[in-house]
Amino acid sequence: MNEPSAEAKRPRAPSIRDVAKLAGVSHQTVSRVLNNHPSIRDETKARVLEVMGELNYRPNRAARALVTSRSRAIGVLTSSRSEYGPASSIKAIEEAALLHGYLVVTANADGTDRASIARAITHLLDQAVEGMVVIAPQVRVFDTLHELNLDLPYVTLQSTGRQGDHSLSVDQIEGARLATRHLIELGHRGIYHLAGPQDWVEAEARMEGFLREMSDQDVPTTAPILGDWTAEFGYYAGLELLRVRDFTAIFSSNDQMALGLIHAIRDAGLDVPGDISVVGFDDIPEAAHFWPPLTTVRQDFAELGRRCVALLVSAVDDDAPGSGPVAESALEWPGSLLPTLVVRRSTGPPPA
Amino acid sequence: MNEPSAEAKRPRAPSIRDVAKLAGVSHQTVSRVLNNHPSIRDETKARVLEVMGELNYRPNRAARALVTSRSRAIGVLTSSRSEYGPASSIKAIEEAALLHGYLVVTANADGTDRASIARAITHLLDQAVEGMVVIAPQVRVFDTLHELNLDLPYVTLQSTGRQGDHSLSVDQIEGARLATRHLIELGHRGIYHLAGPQDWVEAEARMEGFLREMSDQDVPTTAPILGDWTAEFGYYAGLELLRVRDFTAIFSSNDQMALGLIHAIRDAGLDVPGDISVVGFDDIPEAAHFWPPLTTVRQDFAELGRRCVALLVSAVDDDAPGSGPVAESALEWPGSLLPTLVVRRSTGPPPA
DNA sequence: TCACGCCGTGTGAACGTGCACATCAGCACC
DNA sequence: GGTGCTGATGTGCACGTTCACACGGCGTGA
Repeated sequence: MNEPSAEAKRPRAPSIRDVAKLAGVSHQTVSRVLNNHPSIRDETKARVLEVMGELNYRPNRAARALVTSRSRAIGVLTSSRSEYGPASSIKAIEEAALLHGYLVVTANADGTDRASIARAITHLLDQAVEGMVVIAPQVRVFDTLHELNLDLPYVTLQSTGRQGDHSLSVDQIEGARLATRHLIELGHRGIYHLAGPQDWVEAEARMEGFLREMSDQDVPTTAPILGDWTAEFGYYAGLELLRVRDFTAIFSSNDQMALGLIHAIRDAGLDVPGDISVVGFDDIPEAAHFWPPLTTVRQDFAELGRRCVALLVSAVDDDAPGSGPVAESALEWPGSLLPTLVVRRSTGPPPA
Repeated sequence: MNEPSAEAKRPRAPSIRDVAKLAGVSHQTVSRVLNNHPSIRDETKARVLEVMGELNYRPNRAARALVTSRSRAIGVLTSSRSEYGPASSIKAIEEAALLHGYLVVTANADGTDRASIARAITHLLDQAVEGMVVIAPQVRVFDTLHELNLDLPYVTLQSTGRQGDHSLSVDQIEGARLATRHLIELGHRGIYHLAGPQDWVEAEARMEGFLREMSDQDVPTTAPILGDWTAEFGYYAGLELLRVRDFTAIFSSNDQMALGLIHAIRDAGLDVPGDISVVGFDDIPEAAHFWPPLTTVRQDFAELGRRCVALLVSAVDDDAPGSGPVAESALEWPGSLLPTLVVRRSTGPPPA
């Protein structure tokens, strides 16, 4: 009744050999066309290309990776990737990587614990990534990275300030100084700093910038408050701070916390910037429409991502595959980008 | 003087055969341990495992993919991925995929043009993804997807309202109705809707929800304004709208535009919600700290991402690999999640 | 005219893994 | 005590690609 039906199996995709047969050449010739080898007659090449189109042929990445032992994948080690900054960088990284012919694999290391970080790294290693971009900015991530001392080039998106680590970053210290100087120049003397979590590299750098600028300008410093980046925290920190009103300005380590601060200040019946000035950091797209529009420090996340990829790819593509942090010396641009201060309406002179 | 140095080549990573040799078994036994095949003596297994640890062996994904012709990768087709909603979903998707043993590859299709969309899809196809999650919510993406009619299961993160498309989504229409009803119940009659770009699936659904609720409640409707999701646009749209003050409430299709609207309303010397009420959509983390805290519609992006992956994986893992939109009938949960209205302080009764 | 080199192409063997099949020992069953 | 089944393991090949090498033809210089 029913025929043997030997076609039950899912058909495999056309291979280089199928193309070869149909084009009347050897599989090797097809391979050469694929990698556009110089010595191939145009005529042959055209024919092969045509057959490829006909068969809807796609090179099999796995097979290629197997024989060349090159995965053409780079890993991104990240945390808090749904936030504006990291998200922008990741997007730029992927686009740049694609342009260079690389694939991006990301791994989350949100957990503060070493195990979760190690797990994320393992995931990347399992994908045989050829290099890594580290966006996860917690100090602990770098510790773990060092411990594992893996045989892999990597670039970090923020300066760790550590010898041997390789970073390309927006100069956070300079950004914080810019913000602080702005407040001092407006006449403020009682200035608080609402910092990010202590174990974040950026938070630390911004705090350092704040402290340095204050001391350079001989303004007495108060101890920074350690926050968690959220607007929620900014709000409660603000409420707490306002119980003793010994300040006229606050420099917040990011825009979200600044938003919470402003919220708290207004809840206390005070005005921004009439009574208290607030400066943020990052310049998220919403910052211009906060009430009042937020004075903040802008950094170019996307550009950073692009440069990271360029740097990493140049290291990986080199035939001498060194491991560990990537040396940037060969490249023409400086290791860090300069942030800019965007003055809007959340800052003004202190009340008389 | 110098020895021949036959070791110039980069050494290859240890293979299944290296492990086998050292453990005194055949490579096949090692393979079985890897795929934990039932009939292996515990003793043998332990020995193999130990040797693996010693050699720091990692299975070669490329080789496995080659022989099984399974890439264990799923693609995410996305646009505007640095925004809060998509970013949250992507993060959840990656985590869920990892849990199921899948790798995530993302591709951006920001361009409105068909070419850029096709390019993104091609990129995913080149990676031999076994299925796709579509987050890129433009109508055109779905058109292109249909045109290509590729042999690949996919799930969409938003209801396209189209027969045959497969979606798992937050019920946008219901969310919009919730927001609109809230305003009507407060007593508003002059209500505007600031919509998203017309070619976005969600924007369309929210608009429809708004219109339906208005008509169901017999409130005369004004034509929605078409925006672009940005706070910037909300601001200018607000300024424009305020030149004729024939309304007391606005329902914005997302939180960012609502922020811009509030900014404009305040610039015009009016109060929110005293003079005009504003409702947003999404409940981004900052919304609770806007001034005033924003009444908005919350949707669970992460849960959506997780469910998409579960759905897709169940389709892909099935031995009968159907193509095209994934049928969800086998699963226990409903196709859409319900959004909730979060009432804060940007809405109130209309001025007397 | 012969040796040599270069261009265009073909041949066969890897790469690391899984699959189909074979093998062998041990045990139960009649 | 043979037969058949099951558990634990081994053998060889296939997957799609690149690499090393080989080969014929043609041009060139001595």
